[in-house]
Parts: sequence; structure tokens; C-alpha cells
Amino acid sequence: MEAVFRKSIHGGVVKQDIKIKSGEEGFVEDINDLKVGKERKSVHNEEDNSKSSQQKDLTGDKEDDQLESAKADMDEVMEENQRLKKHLDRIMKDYRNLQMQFHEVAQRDAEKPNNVKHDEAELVSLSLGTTSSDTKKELSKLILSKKENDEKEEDNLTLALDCKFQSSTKSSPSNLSPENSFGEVKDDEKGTDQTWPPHKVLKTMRNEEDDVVQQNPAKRAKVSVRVRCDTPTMNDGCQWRKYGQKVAKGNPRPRAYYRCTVAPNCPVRKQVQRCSQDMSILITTYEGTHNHPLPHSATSMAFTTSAAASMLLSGSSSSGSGPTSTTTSATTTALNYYLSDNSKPNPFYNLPNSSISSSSNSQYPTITLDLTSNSSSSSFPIHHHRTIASSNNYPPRYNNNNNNNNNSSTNILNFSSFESNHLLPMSWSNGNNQAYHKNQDIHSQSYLQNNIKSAASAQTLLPQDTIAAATKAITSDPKFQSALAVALTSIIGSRGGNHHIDEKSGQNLKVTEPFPVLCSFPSISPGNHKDYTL
DNA sequence: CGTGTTTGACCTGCGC
DNA sequence: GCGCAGGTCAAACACG
Repeated sequence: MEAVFRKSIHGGVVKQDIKIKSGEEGFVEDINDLKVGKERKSVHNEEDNSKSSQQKDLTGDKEDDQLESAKADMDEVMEENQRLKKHLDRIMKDYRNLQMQFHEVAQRDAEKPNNVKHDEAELVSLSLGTTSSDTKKELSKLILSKKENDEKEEDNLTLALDCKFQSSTKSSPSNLSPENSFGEVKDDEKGTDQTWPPHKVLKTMRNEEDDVVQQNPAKRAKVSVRVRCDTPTMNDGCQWRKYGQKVAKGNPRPRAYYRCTVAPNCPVRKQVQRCSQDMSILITTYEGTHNHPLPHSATSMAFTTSAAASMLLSGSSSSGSGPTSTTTSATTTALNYYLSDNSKPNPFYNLPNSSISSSSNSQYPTITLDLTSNSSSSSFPIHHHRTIASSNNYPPRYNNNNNNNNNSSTNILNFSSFESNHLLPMSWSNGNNQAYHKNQDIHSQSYLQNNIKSAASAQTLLPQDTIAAATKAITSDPKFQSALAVALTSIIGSRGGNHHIDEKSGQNLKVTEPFPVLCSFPSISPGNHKDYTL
């Protein structure tokens, strides 16, 4: 914002496009803008006064009135601005608190890297809302403090795909987290001093998950990521073991099944499949919640998917889908990160959530992160509209659930932030460029820094009402705040091993600026993937 | 030898 | 009950 203002001043062009509408929530870019407006107005008045003293007498009262009304308007706007600033300040505080707490927990866990398996209390899970350890208590406190500020149920900052579900279905606090579930298995193992065959453990896990699903099947989210990728898989930072491959109907390319192997009992699985319509598109579907500390390179993906899933879950839980058909109703949400092309990142959130479909196949709500779309339009308006139509505004090119959206209700939130020409420093691919992989964090860091820096200047591309709409969306929707906070976590969390909030970036992220919505991508590390044939 | 992949068999849920 | 499709298992195999 400030950058825009200064640029305007020094460039000799003072453009005052601020439209003040009563009752409209929006940012006044800078109070100085208003001052400039005042000055300009007074200069204008002087010119007028020099022309005619009679007119001066006649119009003097009018101008005084106008000035008075303008002042009143400006006061109102300034008050509103201050209020919004405070609101954003609070959001940023909450976010930073969470970030600090998370890093404390991560550091604590890093000090005891070999004890992960011994005590669940030492586990650092991405699941919030767990209470069986000090760590979890801290996180719960954070959640509670956040709840005090916002709506209690909807603001539960979810870092796990099914965190809400867990907290809502498990009655005992000690059973809130997946690690607790697996802790029961461990206890059994301890009690009987018996080593279970892997398949028995897996079956136990599956049974528990099945129980969970049976209790609340609609609350288990899948996050599907579509990305253009020439290589067989994309590296998301986690370690995966392939446990199966199947040719799905309607797609000649086989679907591969992977299980997370970072922790022995991690329930997270993913499916990888080529899009049948476009073989260059790789579709990765994640399911479950990691019950172990994630490698730094994997946190971005985890946070991103968690954000998407939490958005999905909050949307599906709060918005009544209304009467559905007799078949199983499912919620499919698409979250697009539009990239104009590979070299020019143009990240956008496109959130048509709550797209209700009547697919009987889709047992779980699915959110799709579409990273493949070439944004055809150069300027994406920020708008929040709701369409209830027979056709989707966002027709997924591929749908895991084979949805036939006959009756769909779609909420679309396009949240465009900026356009920049920085090279896209990320790749989902798992290619053989080891050097590139090693430098991935550095690239990501510079990319994010550049994007944050360029966010201010990019504001010139956005109409004021667009900014106002985005601001309104941020400040008025606690769910969006929550999801945004998680997304921001993924952004900053991916910044090249810097586990603390960068003061510099903190300055760049002034509360007077709209949030630069960045697309966060996992750092590519030399993972354990091999090339698979899909 | 340990780890990960391959692949046919098996299990399960769902629709008819 | 049957067939189909998706998902998983586990023995065999490959690789470093």
C-alpha cells in the first residue's frame, strides 16, 4: 500500500480513486491518501476562489458543507479502517502465536528425534485439538483462545485433515488424536508383548478408521491435487511406499496406491493417477492425517492440504446441503490455484466449496487443488458469489468420485492476489535434477519473498472495490480466516528452513496491506521416490 | 540383506 | 446372489 502511494507521489501522478461509499467495508489504503485528497481539494478551492470573489461568497458555504461532509466521511472511513486494522492485527497475532507455538513444539520434538515411538506425548502431530500432552495442551489453549475471539466451532484452526472430525466424534479427550488411537495399539502390543504382523496392525488401523468413518462419514476429507507433471510422481516431501496398483475403469493408466512410511503406523495414504483426458496431469489424492512429525519439506504440502480440507470440512459442516436425493450425498470442493503458466505464477484461490453432488460413489468429501489451470483471463476479479445452477462453474476435468453433478450448489470465491513475473521456483515433479532439489528451499524462499514484496506494487492492478471485497471476505468470514491462517502457515512454513517469522517479511506483511495470497508448494527434497510407471 | 516395487489374488461395498 | 469395481494384501522380485 505504502509503496503504491509513494510511487504515485514521486511519479507526479496523484491518483485518487478511493471511492467512499457509506456502509461499504473496505480499506482506505493510507490515511495520507486522504490527506492528499484534502490538500488537492483545498488547492482546487483556491483556484476557484481566485476566479471570482462573488462566486467565492456564493459557493463558499457549499464548499464548506462539502468539506464538512467529506471530513465526516473520511472520519467514518478512518474509523472503519482502524477497526479493520485491529481485526487484521488480531488475525496476524493469532497466526504468529500459532506459528511460534508450533515451532516451539517442533524444536522440542527435534531435540528428541529418537523417542518418537516411545511416548505419544512426544509426538508432534499436525492434529490440533489433542490434549494428552503438554504440547497438545498448548495447542488446545491456542485453539481456545482463538475461539474466544471468533465463532467457537468454525474457527478451529485445523492442521489435520480430519481434526474436527476427531474432536467431534471422540468423547474422551485422551482419544482425540490418531496417535492416541494408535497408542491403543501400542498399548496392546506392550500388554501382550507381542509383535503383530504388519497386516494385523494395518487391519486394526483400518478398523479404527472404519469406525471413525461409520461414526461420521461425511467428515473424512480427501484432498486431491492436480498438477501438470511429466514425471511419474510428484515429490511432496514425505516418504511413501507403494502398496498397490490398479487399473481403474475409464482410465487406461493405472492408479498407484502409496502409504506414508515416515512413521510405521501412519495412516496417511495417497493415490496417484494420470488424468485420463490429459496425460500430462497428475492427480494425487491424499487421505488421512499424519501421526508423526513431518519433514520440513513435507510441511508445506501437509499444511496446504490441511487448509483445503479444513475449508472443506468447515464448509460442509456449517452449510446445510439441504435435502438431497436418496442417494448418498457428497461434498466435492474444488480449490484452484491458478497458474497462468509455468513461468509466471499467478496464484489464485478459487473456492467453489460446497459443490453438492449426488454421486453414490463419493463416500468422502473431496477437495481438489487444481494447479493445472492456465488462467485465460489476465485479471481475476475478487468476488464472492454464489451460484446455484445445474452446471458447475468449475467443471473438474477429473473427478475421483465420478461425480455427475446434476444438482450442484457452488460457492465460488476467487481470491486473486497479484500478478508477478517471477519464475516459478517449484516443481511437483520428481525428476532427477538433484541440484535443483537441493536448491528448492532457496528458490521457494526467494519466490515467496519476491511475491510478498511484489504484492504491494501489484495492488495497482486491483480495483479498489476488488480489494474491498477481499478485505470483506477476510474480515467477515471466520472460516476463511481460519483457512487463510493455515494457508499462511504453509507459506511461511515453507520458507527455506527458517523456523521463525522473518521480521522483514513481517514488515512486508503489514496489516494495512491485503494479504498476499501465495500459492505454497512443497519443497522438493531428494526423496525416496523412484520412477513409477503410470 | 534390507528396502522398496511389482503384480496377481483376495476382500469389500455397491448396484442390479 | 451375482458381477463389477475399487482397494488392499503379500509373495516374488529387483536393486543398491
